[in-house]
Amino acid sequence: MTASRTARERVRAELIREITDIARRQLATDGAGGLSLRAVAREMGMVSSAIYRYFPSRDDLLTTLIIDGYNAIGEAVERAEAACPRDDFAGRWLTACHALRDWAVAHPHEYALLYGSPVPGYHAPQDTIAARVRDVTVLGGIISDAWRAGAMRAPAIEPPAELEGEAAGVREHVPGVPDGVVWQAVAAWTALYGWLSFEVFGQFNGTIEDRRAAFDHSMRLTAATMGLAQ
Amino acid sequence: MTASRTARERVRAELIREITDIARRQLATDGAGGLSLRAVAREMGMVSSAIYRYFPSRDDLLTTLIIDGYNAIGEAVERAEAACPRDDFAGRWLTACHALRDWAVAHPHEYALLYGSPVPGYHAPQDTIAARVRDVTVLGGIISDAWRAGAMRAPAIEPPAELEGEAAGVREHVPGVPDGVVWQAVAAWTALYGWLSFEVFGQFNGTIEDRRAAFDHSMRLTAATMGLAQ
DNA sequence: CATTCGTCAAGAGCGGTGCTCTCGTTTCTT
DNA sequence: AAGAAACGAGAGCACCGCTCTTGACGAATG
Repeated sequence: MTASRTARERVRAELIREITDIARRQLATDGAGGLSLRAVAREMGMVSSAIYRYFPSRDDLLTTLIIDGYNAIGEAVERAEAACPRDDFAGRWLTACHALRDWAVAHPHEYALLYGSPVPGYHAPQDTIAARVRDVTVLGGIISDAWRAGAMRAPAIEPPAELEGEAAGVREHVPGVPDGVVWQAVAAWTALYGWLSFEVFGQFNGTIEDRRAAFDHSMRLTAATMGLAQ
Repeated sequence: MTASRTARERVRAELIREITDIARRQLATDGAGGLSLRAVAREMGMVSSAIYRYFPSRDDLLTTLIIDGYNAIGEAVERAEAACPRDDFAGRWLTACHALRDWAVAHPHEYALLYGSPVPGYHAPQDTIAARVRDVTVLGGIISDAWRAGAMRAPAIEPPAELEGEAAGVREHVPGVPDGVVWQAVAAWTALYGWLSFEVFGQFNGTIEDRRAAFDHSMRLTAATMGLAQ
């Protein structure tokens, strides 16, 4: 409350920021497995135990990096999509896809931390879920808008009875559409991230070279499947 | 060549097999990050340095586990698909998809090792590529067969000029089809693995519960997109 | 002003890891 | 039988996450 307390808090916040910055740099170069608290401390001129004043464990440091990553990816796609004409649904979809891919290709290790194999003993705390849905909210919003504008084709097949009610958890991100469209959106979502994971994790190495063009075409195929109008 | 030499070689082969078995069990329970050469040695009653007589490094042990994994997944999908009527293309597609998913759900850590974030010492040797394409050969074969039987719809959009020749690396797995169909197959392939990765890596936790049914519907959507006939 | 009290960096240490090297012993080859 | 190759054991190196204790500093309180 007082100025002195705020001063101490400020230097603490600054140190936390510095730790996460260095950690993020190490993550970018060495990957999540290579992130070492001792190396971070060394780079800061501190002793390793001092880090534990600011992060109770390595997993907690990873958690803040994960949240930051989700926010970065969410902000990238939000910003890119917001610049599109609202009624160009295919354009909004493609722009969002490319924003996502650009970020993923530029930050492969961070992408792997977010969407790759979960780290061994790591359980995502609740704090992450708010940040992790920003991209799917954007993607779902495009499909929702397109459907409600009548600028989208009805899905080729309807979901079976056993999926009754299963769409509830997803619908909040793609509101105002029938179940079939929700599942269509899920399919598009998984196709998008399936490509990104394949590309970032190197599954295309040696087989597909112009990955940006191939990705663009693949996402156009997905848009065409949904009948997204321009 | 002689019997005595074969005897020594045989015990060596047996030890290698035992090491990989224990390692695979540890991989299944603790994940790739938790796989420890020392723990394997401990469980075998050996000292850790003795392991290095059989595997020059931890990465080499992981590599054989990766190859085994690709072969296991390839064999599972090959066997399941081979049991389908040859002219039921949608059935073959769905069967292959479910075989893949069943294996992935049953072996999440192994799946993560194959299709998740690459491990730190991550350069996959050439030995893996022969095993890693068995599943895509099956999937590509279905699409190729369907196309040549006239039991498949032409893709909604054609690939752009810049993708000319880019399909070459993929076409060997889906022979005898035009470029547009190759890219359609790639899209289906990425959609399939995108779903599996999302499910295995826990992205559906809390939102989609009946994942088998949802997966089934999603793969039926993909089949419908390709117009696979039954 | 002096004294408590909380925060902090530092250091030592524990148990774990991958990996290397050496040293006898065993086993195969010649 | 002699030499060569393979082998298991052990010690050791450098690293890791994490814990605990110690001493210094600064802010709030008497």
